Amino acid sequence: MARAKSTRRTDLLEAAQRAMAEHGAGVRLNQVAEEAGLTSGAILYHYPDLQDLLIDANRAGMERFHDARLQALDGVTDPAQRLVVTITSGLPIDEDDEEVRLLCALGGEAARNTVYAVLLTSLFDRQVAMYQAILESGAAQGDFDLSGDALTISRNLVALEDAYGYRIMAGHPTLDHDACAELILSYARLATNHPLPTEL
Amino acid sequence: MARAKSTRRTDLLEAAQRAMAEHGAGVRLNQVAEEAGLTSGAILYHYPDLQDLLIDANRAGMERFHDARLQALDGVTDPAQRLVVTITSGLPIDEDDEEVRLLCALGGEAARNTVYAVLLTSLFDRQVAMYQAILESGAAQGDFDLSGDALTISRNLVALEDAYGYRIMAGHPTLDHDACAELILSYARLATNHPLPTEL
DNA sequence: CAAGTCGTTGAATCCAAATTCAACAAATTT
DNA sequence: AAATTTGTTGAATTTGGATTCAACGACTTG
Repeated sequence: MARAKSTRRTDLLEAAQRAMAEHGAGVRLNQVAEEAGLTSGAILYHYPDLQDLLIDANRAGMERFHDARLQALDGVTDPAQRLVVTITSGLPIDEDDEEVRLLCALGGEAARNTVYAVLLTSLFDRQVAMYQAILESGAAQGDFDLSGDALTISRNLVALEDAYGYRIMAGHPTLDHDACAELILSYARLATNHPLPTEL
Repeated sequence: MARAKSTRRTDLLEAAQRAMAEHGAGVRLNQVAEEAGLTSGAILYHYPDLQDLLIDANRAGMERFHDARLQALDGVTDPAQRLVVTITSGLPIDEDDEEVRLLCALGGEAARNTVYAVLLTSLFDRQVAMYQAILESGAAQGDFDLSGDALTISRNLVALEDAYGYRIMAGHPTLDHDACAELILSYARLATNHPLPTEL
């Protein structure tokens, strides 16, 4: 026996996340093992089927991503500020962002793998709900004058951040984090009829 | 010797496209061979390195996708109509769309593969240019009253269709082709200040 | 502390895919 | 129609990853 057991599962999930972020959905058992600093047999002992481990790892990764965004909102009460924070927290900082790299790999796989499709669809919908709450509270407070229903706008906002996430990860020469945030904000301003200042 | 040579290269590219659409970026040589109705040796005779074949196949697939969109515009002169046609032609009809499935696989891979990243970035930019031309001609004719610069709007339009392509391919329960087109149109209407009727 | 359980390794085996290539058949050239 | 080139197969070989498992060290429990 080697490790405190409470971290063992977490270790495996994180190793699998790193391995899949680096090698894609077709990641090998040995690559996961190497990330974990173990042999393939040890991985198999905990997860007889690699697919199960990868699914759990992706679930955990999506959870972490979503939680981090909620976290970023902590203490921010002004709806306009909340909207700006949410937009920037949804984009990768640069093309080395491991968390988003994992999501990209997942997105490519989802077109052929039902489980991944369900996971990603649910993440999408949760992010939509997050925006929707912000938009509706802003509208209720009279800060936002929405151009249409909040669901439509929220879906478009999530779609934009998804797509620009891919562009950033693909290293688009001009579309970096800030440029993409500005693009999404330009839509958000139109849709909310609010200037949405980037600086407080 | 077996086939007329003019179609041989095309056969291989199409087989590789189908194989990669079905099996993802980690597609096996044998899977390509099976799609082509050949043995792996025959594939290797033409493409000693499978990667080269896959790159060519993806280039060809992107070309075809882009050409089909230009084709769809053929004969449509009204800028508003051109915009509507372009928006709907950028979305997969349903989750079985092989062309978009290939693009999704590519997108997931692009975060880890420079060659694919370059290809996809270039496709993105070309699609942006396509929208930009439509928006600017519509603005010049006085049909559109653009909310901002055409480049910004065009990038957002392409980003939206990309992201909704993934959603449709992942089988989102409510976001089908028409729903997504309507979402994108809602942004396009805002951005152009034009009602953009779906029906002529 | 003896017995048992847990987690891990490393070697052995298995399996699937890649690679190589001699042989051959179909087309082309001379 | 003979010779050559082109495209393909199928068998043999190699490679690499998955799987299995006996053995073992490290904890835990009785």
